[in-house]
Amino acid sequence: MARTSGSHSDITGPRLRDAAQRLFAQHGYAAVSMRQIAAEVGVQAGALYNYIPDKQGLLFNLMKAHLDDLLAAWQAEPKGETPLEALESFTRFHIRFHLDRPDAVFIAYMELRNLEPANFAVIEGLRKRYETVLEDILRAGKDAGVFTLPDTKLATLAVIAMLTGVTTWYRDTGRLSRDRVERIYWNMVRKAVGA
Amino acid sequence: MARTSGSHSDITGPRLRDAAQRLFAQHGYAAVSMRQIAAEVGVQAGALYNYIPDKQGLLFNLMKAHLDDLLAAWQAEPKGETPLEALESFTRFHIRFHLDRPDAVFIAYMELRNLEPANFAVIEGLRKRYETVLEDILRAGKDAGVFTLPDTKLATLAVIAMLTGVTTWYRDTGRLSRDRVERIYWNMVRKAVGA
DNA sequence: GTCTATATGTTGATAGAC
DNA sequence: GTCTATCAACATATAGAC
Repeated sequence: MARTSGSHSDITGPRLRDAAQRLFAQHGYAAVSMRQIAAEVGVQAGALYNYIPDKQGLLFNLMKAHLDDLLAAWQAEPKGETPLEALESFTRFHIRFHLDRPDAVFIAYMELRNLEPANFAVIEGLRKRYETVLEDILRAGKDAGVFTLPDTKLATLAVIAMLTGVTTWYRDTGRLSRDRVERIYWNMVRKAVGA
Repeated sequence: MARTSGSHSDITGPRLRDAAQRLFAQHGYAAVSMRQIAAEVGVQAGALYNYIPDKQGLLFNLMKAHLDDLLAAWQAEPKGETPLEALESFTRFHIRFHLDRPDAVFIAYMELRNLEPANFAVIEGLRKRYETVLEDILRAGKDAGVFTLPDTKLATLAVIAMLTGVTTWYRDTGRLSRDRVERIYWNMVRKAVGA
């Protein structure tokens, strides 16, 4: 117990981010006040500014952390050796990763318009890097003759939209397990790319 | 010219809805003030309340009008005779209708969380009715043995998510015409359902 | 039907005591 | 590091003159 009473910097910071992420996802960035976040954390509004520059910086940090996580997690993922294996790996990874972080995903897709231009450019760049991951897989498969794609770019966007849509309806208490959902979507993706 | 000077009820109402739709889509419901909408219309904020009960009622009316339009337009659409023809008709209709109304679509998907519970229930009911349109087509095709679907419900959600995603990237000035986009997506949908 | 004026509350952010 | 107190700006909505 060497810590000074009232010193919570090591715990208040993460709690602030957790609370903001939950509230932003539920009500939207613009609809949530700093006072609401502070109340959730259990401090006064003024105290939040010891951890963040301002509300915009808080939103940006949440979104950037999420996309950094996403790209790092894909780097650490076993990708298989053929384009077909890589596509199955990506499909399952995308569903699993997104279902594990519903709030962060929601914010990353819904609050783009509330980012200041400079912040938006950073986030958009990271999002495109992730998009390129799938595009490269699809192009490799098309070039190898194992995928039949009318348009590689559109197929990339179509597959990501289809997979991300899972987060809008999936519930842990629902009819299907995550593994079952992964397998059903993989079945549809595989057919959609003509493999 | 029998109209009294200052009487604009027949034009201010639609202009109000147009302005609100544009601003809500661009900045989000919570981030847009009644003053901003009034300024766009060219009246004072107080005058808006001659046309709407309150801000929430304005949002609800916009979303309900959009979904009523959507369901009515599908009713008026030629649907073909076989499940395969119906699915192609739905695919093309969905893309066309959504690309024609980017702002209304954006609001319908993004502002659900800003609806009061009673309003949300109405909108959600209409949305599900539209979902059922596709689900019925897919089930008919599966029963007829022309579609191969691992799960009809998930296929419904997957196809709608994939098609609606078009609105996030399509630009009239882009590489592909609308008809070309419709055909490329129809190609992917057809393969995804195993037809 | 629109205006001005206003009631009433909330917002993001800061200053300074402890 | 957190608190209280505070600021200036902004919010939604209404009342009453014209």
